[in-house]
Amino acid sequence: MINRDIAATLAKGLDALACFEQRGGTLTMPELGELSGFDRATTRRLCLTLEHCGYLERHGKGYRLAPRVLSLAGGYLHQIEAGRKVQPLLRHAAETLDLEVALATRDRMQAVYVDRAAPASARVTLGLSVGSTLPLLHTAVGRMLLARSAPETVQQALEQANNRPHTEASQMDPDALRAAIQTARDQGYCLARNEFETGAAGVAVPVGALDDTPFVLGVTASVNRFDDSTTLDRVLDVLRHTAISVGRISADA
Amino acid sequence: MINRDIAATLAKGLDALACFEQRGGTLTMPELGELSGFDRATTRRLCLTLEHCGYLERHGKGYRLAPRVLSLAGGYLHQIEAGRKVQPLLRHAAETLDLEVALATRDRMQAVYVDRAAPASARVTLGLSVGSTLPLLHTAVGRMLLARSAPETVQQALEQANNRPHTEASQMDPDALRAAIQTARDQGYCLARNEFETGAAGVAVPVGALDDTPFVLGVTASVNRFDDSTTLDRVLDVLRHTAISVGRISADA
DNA sequence: ATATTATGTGCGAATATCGCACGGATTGCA
DNA sequence: TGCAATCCGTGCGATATTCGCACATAATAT
Repeated sequence: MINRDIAATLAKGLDALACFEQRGGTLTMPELGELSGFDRATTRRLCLTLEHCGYLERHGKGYRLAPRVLSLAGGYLHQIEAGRKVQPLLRHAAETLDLEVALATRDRMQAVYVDRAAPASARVTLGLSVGSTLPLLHTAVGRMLLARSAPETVQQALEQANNRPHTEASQMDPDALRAAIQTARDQGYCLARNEFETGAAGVAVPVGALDDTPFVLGVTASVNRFDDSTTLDRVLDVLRHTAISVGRISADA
Repeated sequence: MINRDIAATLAKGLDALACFEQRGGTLTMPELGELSGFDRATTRRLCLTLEHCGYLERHGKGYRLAPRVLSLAGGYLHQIEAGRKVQPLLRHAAETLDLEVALATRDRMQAVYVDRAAPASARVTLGLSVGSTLPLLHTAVGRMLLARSAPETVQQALEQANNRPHTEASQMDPDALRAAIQTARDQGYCLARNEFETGAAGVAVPVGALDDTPFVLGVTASVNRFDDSTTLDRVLDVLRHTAISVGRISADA
């Protein structure tokens, strides 16, 4: 390792963990070795250590993520007071709008749900929960996050190797994407239709307090839900109102 | 390190992470050094590495958990299909019972919420969300989990150094606790009142599929809610029904 | 102004890690 | 059943990494 400030073994272990995150499910040691590129013996020691520390558990022949990672996430959620303060606000917004509402932030080159609430009437759920990740380029929350991120981040997002269309409607032109992000920044909200899931649309607004890391609030619905500008205005109104309240929480953290 | 199968540096780094989980919030390097017992230089390198890998982020002078841990938890939740399959079942149960319903499992010596749902009418929320941890000894879910765990685990739970009463009603006698756990095992459910939060009571039932790690389903309500045996029976009925459905999911994973 | 505490850096000694090579166990296939 | 192909555990020497001190600087409190 060139940099003496980075503990190589720790970094490797964390990379190994990340392999389980991407390919959710069980991985055998040979599979993990292949994915991570580590020697078989190294892979073995990393797995044993991660198991010892509770982050992995054996499942049949292989390993998979253990509940330990949930507790860790719980620590994060606790620190931003997700359970006690954010959740009620999201619930209220969800009931008021009769839409699924989520608080999201950015984890590297993905959007990640921090908390969410669905109205009681929710018929169809997208299956997104706390910790679910979404692409930055083709979702409303993702673009709104990029709109609040540093230019380098936007650049990186556009240049990513694994950028691929999710639907036929997914915008793939870098200039158009950059424009969409700029529009989101200018008008203070982002609307995306059909680009991630055909038939679905999302709206996102920024959350007040810019706690170094940007947060956004988003809703998801069937694609025609936001066609009417009166409806859109109402959604934006409630979202922005909620965003201010949410922002007030993380401000004094 | 005595054991050549455990990568010491990785273990240290994970221990450092765990420090942030317990003392949710921001930790400065000296504080972390104190907590973890590592040398200042070591602490520094671990922090830099964890930051480099995205698990920690700077906040003012110190470090705190980064959204990265959420994505990791997302991987776990995805693997048990929490979002798509479990959530709807919990929602339905919550609405039917008009109670907060949670799926929990055990992470070392704590119960941890895997998923939860609250009815639309929820007035008071306990502030527990995905990843929230609860004590094993003084909650219904905790005792039900212990009832399904190995005897050594129960023993460890009883012998823990940091066992302390959470309310005046918290049962602290090891024999009585052991009896309560045995009762839970025998009757297939667990009821606990006032032992964790004064004024609150919980009911828990085991989840069908014993996927090596035990899962339980629990509800929480104000303490008098389960006094009436008819009500309790109805709650148990719905919970057990839900438990079977949930068990069917993780069975084929 | 001075004491105290936090932070950054360099380096030699100590040692943990790497990766190979070997043997045994398990699995799949003919 | 026998054979082939993996998979898994272990030992060990060479190497690279980590440790922890010591020094220097910066920030903060007294």
